[in-house]
Amino acid sequence: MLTERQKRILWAVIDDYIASAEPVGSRTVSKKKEVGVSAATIRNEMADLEEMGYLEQPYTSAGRIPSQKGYRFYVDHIVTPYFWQQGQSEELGLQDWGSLDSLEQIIRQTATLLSKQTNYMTITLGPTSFEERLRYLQVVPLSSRHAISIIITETGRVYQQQVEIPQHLTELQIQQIVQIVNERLQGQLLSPFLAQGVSQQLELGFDLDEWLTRLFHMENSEQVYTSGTTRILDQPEFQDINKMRALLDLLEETQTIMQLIQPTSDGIQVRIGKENVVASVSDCSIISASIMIHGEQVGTIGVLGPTRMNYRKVIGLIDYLSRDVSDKLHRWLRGL
Amino acid sequence: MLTERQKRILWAVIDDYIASAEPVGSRTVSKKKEVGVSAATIRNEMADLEEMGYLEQPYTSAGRIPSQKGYRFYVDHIVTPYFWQQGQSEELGLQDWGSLDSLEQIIRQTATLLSKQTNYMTITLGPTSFEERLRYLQVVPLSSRHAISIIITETGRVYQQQVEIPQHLTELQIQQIVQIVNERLQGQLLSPFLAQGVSQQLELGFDLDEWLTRLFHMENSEQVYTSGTTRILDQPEFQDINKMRALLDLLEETQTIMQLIQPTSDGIQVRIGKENVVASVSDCSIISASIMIHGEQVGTIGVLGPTRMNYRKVIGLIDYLSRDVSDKLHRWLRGL
DNA sequence: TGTTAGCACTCCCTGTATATGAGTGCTAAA
DNA sequence: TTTAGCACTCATATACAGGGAGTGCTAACA
Repeated sequence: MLTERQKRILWAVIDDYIASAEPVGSRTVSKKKEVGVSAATIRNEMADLEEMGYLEQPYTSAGRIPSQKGYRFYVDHIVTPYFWQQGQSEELGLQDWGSLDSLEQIIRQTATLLSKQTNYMTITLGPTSFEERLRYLQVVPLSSRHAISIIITETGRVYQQQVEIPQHLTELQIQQIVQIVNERLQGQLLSPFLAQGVSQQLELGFDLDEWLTRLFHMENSEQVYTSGTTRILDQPEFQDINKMRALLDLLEETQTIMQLIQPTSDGIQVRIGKENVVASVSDCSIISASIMIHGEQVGTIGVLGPTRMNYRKVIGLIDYLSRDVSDKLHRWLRGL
Repeated sequence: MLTERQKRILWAVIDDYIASAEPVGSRTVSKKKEVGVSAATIRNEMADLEEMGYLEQPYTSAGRIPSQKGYRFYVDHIVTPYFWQQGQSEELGLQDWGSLDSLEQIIRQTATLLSKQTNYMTITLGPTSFEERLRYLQVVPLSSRHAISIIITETGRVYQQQVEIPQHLTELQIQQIVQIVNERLQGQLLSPFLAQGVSQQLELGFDLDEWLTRLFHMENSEQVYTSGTTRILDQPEFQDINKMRALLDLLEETQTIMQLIQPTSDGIQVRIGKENVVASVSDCSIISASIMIHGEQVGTIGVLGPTRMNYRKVIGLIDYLSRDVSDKLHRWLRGL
């Protein structure tokens, strides 16, 4: 376990490194009044901290930089997230929600705000269709073999998809199916099992379950949206064109991105460096939180930046914004 | 006017510079057998070409690089675009269209192919809603004041938008409007004037024209899609992080992008360097062409790369692909 | 008159040597 | 246990020389 003084030194090193992006020397730390011992003492302590794995030295006789373990300790035991007051929305530049007209827009607006405030990259996941509830289904034939199926959910999102029409199915029968679905399944979760049983009720003589499942299974329903991509170029660690490139490549892989920012538990998730399994972000940190409505997760909002990230600010902001957005979405839904 | 020999020298310089990205010297040019004179002669000619503005010298005693005027002359009078045979689709790695299920996907697939083939960035514009024809309108109320309007076009695209419901309008009346629109306006162009006259037919006692116009005016209907963003990092001119950054920033400005690649005339458009008004692409070239169906423009496909671009290859490819895609879309629409 | 060989000159690039400075680890004294 | 002092390390900056690619000019040649 670390002594109180070691904690304070670790704290000072990390705070300084977050601000300067340069190795921190003993003299710099000794100048801060929270520590109050001489540079030589700090050198000894820093050597200990390095031995324990909380600090690293880029080369002999350079200052120290925090290791992944150091950041982890800092996040878990040292940092107190900045706390935003309820009334500070305007100060942050939050839009008047009245003018926004969909769940998606509200989430994106928040993402833009976040990236502007932090100068890191913001990633948001729109709602999964599985996590939403059916309001209205429509199937519009394009030809005798193809149709477009459209689903509107209770949150006002529209999913759309092209489907083939099974051989023996007439246009009239399709209308019947749509009618039955709209009458009986409204308000149900869009799970893969939603359509089970509808087929039998029609007594068509052939099985439609598989087709109906496809009607409701919207691919690409997970909308990944990123914002502030170029802002991250301000960070000195991304001056390296190859790192930059790896990151941009990553952005095109929707699946990976989703996996990266998806929180595995409630609350705020901080993943530091190699804790993110993907190699191209092994020196990045990702902080994310879920957006909840009625206890259900409707979206995720996350920030990606260098491990040398302003955790205090970002954790505080994400905490505040995720709750704020949940709140406002809730009110917006009731006001519809 | 340039002499035949000057043309050949300009040609050689540009071809070499396109391949090497480095200033081309007189010795290098004299080695090519198409020219066949000594280095000294070429030095004289190159000095003339520079005086006329076709070549530039980055610094005294360096080789020459083409100027914008040089590229323009090259494109207009020298280069013969590579001609792809009809049967070379497979060679290019063109997908079997059967598995693609929307106009959008077909265009995007082509964009990906283009950027893979050229190592430049590809930008496509999806169809404007104004240029499409109505197949089906639906309005789904979300509450007493809000609804979602959905338009499906003849090309199978779905546009969707949230609208407010005017005060005195009942749900029944909305259904009537939708019915009238679907009966009378099918196959019409989605122009802003589409809905004119519908209002009177209903004899509601108040004017709905403005609202109806909004129903059909889909914002963000111009889908901008980019592909191969990171590929452009292979080009030496984008090693500079600031240029890179300017380009990425540009990508987020949909309006500007549209303006940049929108062709002003039929056929293939080549815009070199400062001919693109936007500063961040003042050392890029953009080659674009429209995708036509039934004589109407349904999309645009363009390539953005350094002015030092392989014009021969790109012009040839865009020419081939834009016609090929138009063709295949046409067949695909008939087969629906 | 047009073409070419020869030559001095320019300017970039690279590698080497040197100086500077921030920071360390160790030792010994307080 | 803390601190001052000192020798040592290593990255970075600066200066400088040599090499090389390429030019412009001149004079000779066909």
